[in-house]
Amino acid sequence: MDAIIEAAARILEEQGHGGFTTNAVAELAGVSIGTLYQYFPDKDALLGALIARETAGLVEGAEAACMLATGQQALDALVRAAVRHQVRRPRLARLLDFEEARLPLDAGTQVVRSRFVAILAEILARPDFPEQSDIAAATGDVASIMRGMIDAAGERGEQGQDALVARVRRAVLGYLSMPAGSCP
Amino acid sequence: MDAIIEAAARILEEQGHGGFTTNAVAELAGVSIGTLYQYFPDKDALLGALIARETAGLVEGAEAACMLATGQQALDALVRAAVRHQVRRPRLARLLDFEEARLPLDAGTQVVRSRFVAILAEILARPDFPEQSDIAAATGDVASIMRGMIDAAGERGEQGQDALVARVRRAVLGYLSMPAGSCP
Amino acid sequence: MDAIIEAAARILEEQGHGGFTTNAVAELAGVSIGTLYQYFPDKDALLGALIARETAGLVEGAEAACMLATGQQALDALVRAAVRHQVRRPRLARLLDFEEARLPLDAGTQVVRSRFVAILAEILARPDFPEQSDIAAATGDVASIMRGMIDAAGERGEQGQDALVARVRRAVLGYLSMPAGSCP
Amino acid sequence: MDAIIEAAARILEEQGHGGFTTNAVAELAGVSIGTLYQYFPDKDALLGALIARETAGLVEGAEAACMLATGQQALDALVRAAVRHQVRRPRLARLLDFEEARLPLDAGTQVVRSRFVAILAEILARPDFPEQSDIAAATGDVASIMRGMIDAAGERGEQGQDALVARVRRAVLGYLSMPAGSCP
DNA sequence: CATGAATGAGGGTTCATTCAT
DNA sequence: GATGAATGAACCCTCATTCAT
Repeated sequence: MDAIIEAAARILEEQGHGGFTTNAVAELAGVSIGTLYQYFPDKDALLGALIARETAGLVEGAEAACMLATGQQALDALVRAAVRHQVRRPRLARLLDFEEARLPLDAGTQVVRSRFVAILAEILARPDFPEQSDIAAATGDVASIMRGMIDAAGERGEQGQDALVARVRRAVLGYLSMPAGSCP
Repeated sequence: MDAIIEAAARILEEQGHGGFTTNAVAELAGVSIGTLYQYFPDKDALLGALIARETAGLVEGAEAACMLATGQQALDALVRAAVRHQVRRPRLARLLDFEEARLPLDAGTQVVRSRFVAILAEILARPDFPEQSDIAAATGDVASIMRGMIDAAGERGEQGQDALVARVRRAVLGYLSMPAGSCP
Repeated sequence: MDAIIEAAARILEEQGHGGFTTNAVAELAGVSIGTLYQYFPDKDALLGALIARETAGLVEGAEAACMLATGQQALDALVRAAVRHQVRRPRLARLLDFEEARLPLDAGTQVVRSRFVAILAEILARPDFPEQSDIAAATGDVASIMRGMIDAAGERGEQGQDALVARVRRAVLGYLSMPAGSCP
Repeated sequence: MDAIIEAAARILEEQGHGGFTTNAVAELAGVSIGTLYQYFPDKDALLGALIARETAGLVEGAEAACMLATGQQALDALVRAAVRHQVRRPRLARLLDFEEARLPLDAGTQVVRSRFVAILAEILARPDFPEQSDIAAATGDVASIMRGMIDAAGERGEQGQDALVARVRRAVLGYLSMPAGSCP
C-alpha cells in the first residue's frame, strides 16, 4: 500500500524517530494497524520499503544523467538530481540515510544503492575528466563529498537548489582536478 | 561518573540506539540505575555529556592545529585531528553526530561545535590559501566535505589514517583552488 | 471498560492509595496493562472516571430529592441519598473525596459537584424552612456539616443508615433554625 | 529534630503528597538524609511526629478552654481554638487529617486525639447546655460538625476567623438545642 | 553522630505485534 | 482481506532506605 509508505514518510519527516510508530503510520494512512501488518511483516520492512522508494527516485535521475553525452553534462545532471532529491524532503532524506546504515539492507535496496555508485564511476571515467589513478577510491570520495555537502545543506535548511548545485560541482571538479598524492 | 559515560559510549557503539537504555548503561558501568540518575538527570543529559566529552577531544586537536604557522600545516593538522578522532571510534562518532542534530543542545556543546567551525574559518583565511569570495560558505562546505568523507570512511570500516588524510586534503585543496561559479 | 473502573474502586477501598497502581488495577480487572491505557490516557484519567461514576449516583439521588413537594421531604431524601451513598462504600467515598481536591477536575466532574450544591441551595430556600440571611453561606455550611458527619460515620465503620440520617437531619435543622449571629 | 518536622510540614503544605519525599524534607531542613533517618526510623514515623506536634497545639487550646467557667464560654473557646489551629495552616491541617486515618496511629497520638473528644464531652455535659439523651453520640456528632465545617473553610481558602467561629457555634448550638428524634 | 553516594524494587507509560471477529 | 482491542515486555525514572566513611 502506497498510502502506508507515504504516511511513514510524512510521520518520519514531521515527527522524527520519536513519533514514528506503526500505530501512528497506520492512522495517518487511514488504515488499521492490522492492515499495515498485512503488507509489511514488521516495522523494519516498512522502513526498508520507504528507503527503496526514495532511493529509486534518485537512481532514476542518475540513470537519466548517465545518458548525456559529455562527462561534464552527466556530472552536472547527476549533482542536480541528487540535490533535487534532497531539497524536496530534506529531513526525510537525512533520516533515511541514517537508517540505511542500521538496517540489514535487503538485497533490493543494496542493488539500488550500488547502482548509483556504478553510474557515478562510469561518469567519472569519461575522457573529459582528468584520469584518476584509483578510480574506485575517487568514486567513493566523490560520492561522500556529494552526500556530505547535500546533507549539510538539508540540515541547515538551505532552500535554493542552484547555489548548492554550483558548490557541489565546484567541490567535485576541484577534487578531480587535484593531483592525488601531493606532498604532506 | 566517567565510568557511566564510557559505558554509554560502549553501549552506543556496540548496540546502536536500540540497545542504548539507561539500564544497560548502568549495568555495563557496574553501578545501579539509581546511581546513574544521581549523576545525570535524564537520558538526554547523559547523551549530552557523552557528546561533550567526545567533541572536546576534537576541538582540542583543532585548537592545536590552529597554532601552526602556515595554512597548509594548520589544515593538515586539522584534517589529521578529525580523522584520528573518527577512526578511533567510527560508529560512536557517527551516532553522536546524528544525536547532536536532535538534541536541544545545551549551550556548552553548542559552543564546542561552533568553535570547530570558527577555527576552520580562521585557517582557511590564511594567505597561503586562495582567497575565497564567500568565506563563510567556503568554510561550511569544507566542513561538510570533511565530515562526509570521514563519516563514509568510518561507515566502510576503513582502517589506516594516512590514506584518508591525503584524500581529504586533496578534496579540500581542490575545492579551495577551484574558482567559484564556473559555468556549465 | 467498567471492569477497570470497578477494579480501581476495589483496589482503592481495600488497599488505599498505597496499593493503587495501574498494574494492580489492570490485574484485578483481568486485563493487561496495555488495555487499561487504551481506555484511560493516564492514571488520573482513571481516577477521574471513577470519581465521575461515584458522584453521578449521588447527584441522581439529589435530583430525585429535589422533585419532592416540601422542603422537609426534599431535605430528608437528600440526606438519605448522601448517607446511602456513603454507607455503601465508606472508605472509597472518603478517598475519592480527598482525590477530588487534588485533581485538575475536568469540567464534567466539576459540574456534577456544583450541581449537588445547587440542588441543596434550592431546597434550603423552600418556604417551610426558616429564611436565611445569607443563603450561600448557609448552603455551604449545611453541605460541610453533612459531609463531616457522614465521613466521620464512614470512618468509624457505622453500619445502619437510619440513625445516621436522623442525626444529620437534626444537625441541619438545628443549624437552620438557629438565628445567625447570636452573641457570646 | 524540630527543624526536620517543620521542614516536613512545609513540604507537605506547599507541595502536597507528591513532593513529600524524605530527601526533599532533609534538604529543606538543611540536614542529610542520613541524619533524618537517625531521628525517625521511617517516613511514617516522621509523619506521625508531625501529626503529634500539630495535634498537640490543638489539645492545649482545648484544655485551656476546659478551664473556663460556663459551658458557653468553654465551647466558644474550643471552637475558637480549633478554627485558629486550622486557619494557621489550612492545607497542612487537611492533609494531616487525612493521613491520620491511614496511619497505624501510635499510642501517643491516639491519646492526644481522644483527649480532645473527652474534653468536648465534658464541656457538652455542662448544665448550661440542653441535656443530651446520648451524650457520646452527641459528642461525636459535634466533633464531626466542627471538623467538617472547618476543613471546608480551609479548602475554600477562607481567611477571617470570626465569621467562621460564629457559624460553627451556630451549627453546634443548633444541633444541641434540637430535640433528638423529631419525626421523619 | 553526621554524611550522602549507592541501591534497586517498583511505578507509570509506550508500542510492536497478534488474532479473533 | 480488513479490523482494532488486547497483549506484555521493556523503557525511563523515583524514592525510601542503607552503610561505609
